[in-house]
Amino acid sequence: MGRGKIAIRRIENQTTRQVTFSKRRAGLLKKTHELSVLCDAQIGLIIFSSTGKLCQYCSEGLRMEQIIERYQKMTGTCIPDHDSLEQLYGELAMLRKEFRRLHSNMRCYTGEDMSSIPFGELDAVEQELERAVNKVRHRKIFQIQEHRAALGYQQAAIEAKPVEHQLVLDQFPFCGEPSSVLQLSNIIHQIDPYYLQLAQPSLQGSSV
Amino acid sequence: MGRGKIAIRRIENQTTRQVTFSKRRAGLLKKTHELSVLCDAQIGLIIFSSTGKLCQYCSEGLRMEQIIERYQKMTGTCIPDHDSLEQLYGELAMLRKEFRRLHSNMRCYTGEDMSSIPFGELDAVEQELERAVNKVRHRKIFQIQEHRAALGYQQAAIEAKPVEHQLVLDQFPFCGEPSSVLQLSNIIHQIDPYYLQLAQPSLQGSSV
DNA sequence: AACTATTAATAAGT
DNA sequence: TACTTATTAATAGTT
Repeated sequence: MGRGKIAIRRIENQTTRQVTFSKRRAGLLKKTHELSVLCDAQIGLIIFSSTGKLCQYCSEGLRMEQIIERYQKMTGTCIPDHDSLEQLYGELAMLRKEFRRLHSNMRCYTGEDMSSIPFGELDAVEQELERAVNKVRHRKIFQIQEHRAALGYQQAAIEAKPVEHQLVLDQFPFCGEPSSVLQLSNIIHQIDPYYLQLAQPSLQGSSV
Repeated sequence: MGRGKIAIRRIENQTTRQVTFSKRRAGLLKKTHELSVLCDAQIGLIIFSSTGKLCQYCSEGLRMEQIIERYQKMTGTCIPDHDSLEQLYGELAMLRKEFRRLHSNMRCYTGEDMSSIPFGELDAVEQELERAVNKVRHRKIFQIQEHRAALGYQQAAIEAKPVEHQLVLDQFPFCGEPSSVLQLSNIIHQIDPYYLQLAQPSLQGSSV
């Protein structure tokens, strides 16, 4: 159709190629639209010219995204829709933020980095840490009791009650560098020989 | 082109519509291919018939995925390819896991829940907490020094050096419940009247 | 699916 | 890029 027939191969003359592209592109868009309307078809057409310019057609009432989504669902290329992707990004951002916050808090508690604690809040942190230490001590006593009971050393349990433990422990406060601290664990070892029979500690969970 | 002209609107007769669809679809595919070859364009064409059947064309040497990817990059519609989606899911899973771990650790450190600490590891936790308390104390002294210097109380700084602070503090260990603890802050208040002039503590960051 | 009268698309020229 | 036109291609309706 034209003044002569042409072979379907790349047009070497750049000017001719660009002119032909413009004409045929218009024709293709028209034909695409006609097919879509006449036959009630959903069509997506994406054209990248040789110079990289984008041109597209999409059936009325649809966005290209919807066509692509339907295509991907049908061909099995599972790519989530925009909404669930937004959700995903949202959760990711939230987790990253919470992670940073928790991590920062953690560093305060382990004493690794306290530079982020404003002046005047150190007291509160100190009190929380003191409370935590006390809870650990109580927990220790509780665990020792439990294990003793499990091992059936009833007599030993009677001889060293938790209340007595606490009274003894209160007389051995810690202060100063860890290396020079009179360790609570040592005291317990002395008081309770059954402690030594218990399972070896694993390092899992103790590192931060 | 045909025995008569037709209006571009949906063909009501289903048989006619399907026949027309087949004919025009073939024509469209041919035209698409010709444009692609003649003008060196990259084209992706997706057609869903009214019955839901999929038909597609893609320029030679390309997969539809590549066309779609290029389209999305150009239009900014970020629907990630499969690989980056996998990465995203991977990071999400990692963050969730790390979050749980950190949170659990945090609860140990604040004494909120120590049931997850295995027997034998309480010593390690206790030591870490003790070390943290000491760091907090040192940090306090450091902050007080800094503030004093900033306020220009040179004389006061000379009278109460950090080393002296530490020596005094070492004589006031804490032990027992927080409410009955002789607070380090109280000691500092007594030693350093300039402490009172410093900014009010905010509560931000102290909650866990 | 094949046929064909008719319309539509377009290559080359301006 | 737009218009013109000779020529080819597409296709609507028919068989």
